[in-house]
Amino acid sequence: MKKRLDREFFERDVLEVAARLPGKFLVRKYPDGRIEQFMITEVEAYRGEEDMACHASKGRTPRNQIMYERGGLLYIYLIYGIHWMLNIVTGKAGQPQAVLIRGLEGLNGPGRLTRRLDIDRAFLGEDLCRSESIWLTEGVNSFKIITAPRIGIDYAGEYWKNMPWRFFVEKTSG
DNA sequence: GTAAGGATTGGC
DNA sequence: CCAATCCTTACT
Repeated sequence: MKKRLDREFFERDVLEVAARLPGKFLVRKYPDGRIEQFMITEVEAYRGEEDMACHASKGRTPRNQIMYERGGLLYIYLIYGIHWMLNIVTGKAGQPQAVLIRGLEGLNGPGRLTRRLDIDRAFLGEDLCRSESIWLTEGVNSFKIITAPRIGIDYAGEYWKNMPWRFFVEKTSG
């Protein structure tokens, strides 16, 4: 198995982390010992209190406090009362940043992938650098990374809505 | 205590 | 296009 991504990787600025995530592998080990891994195909960066699309834009709350912790921890939240969102905290402690995992190979949609991987609130605060249930590893570098504006954040205003902070691997014909 | 809104999805 | 569905937050 490939080398697990370490603290140093996640403690960089969210834009650096997000740009490097497509092509990496997300590994999930279930309670029965079964292991699955998927290549990350699409992510979005949410960067600090100034980013009006970021959950930290209104300051620290009980919900987003994990975003202020050090990089490598998981930020999990429920959206529309239905879907669990899988986010990776990035940067040094005190910088509220996170990367939303929007797509895995063969699994499109942030809500659908968490359901498929059986990820919910129980993973809030899980440490990707130490967990025995979920972690990331080095991946493949053969993909071109495309950037585009983030999805579903009309409320954030034109400026933040247009930031090209979505990163995904170029579609392949096969 | 009440009310509004949402980093989505799936169905029409 | 539009509703489902319920937690978080911002009020009173």
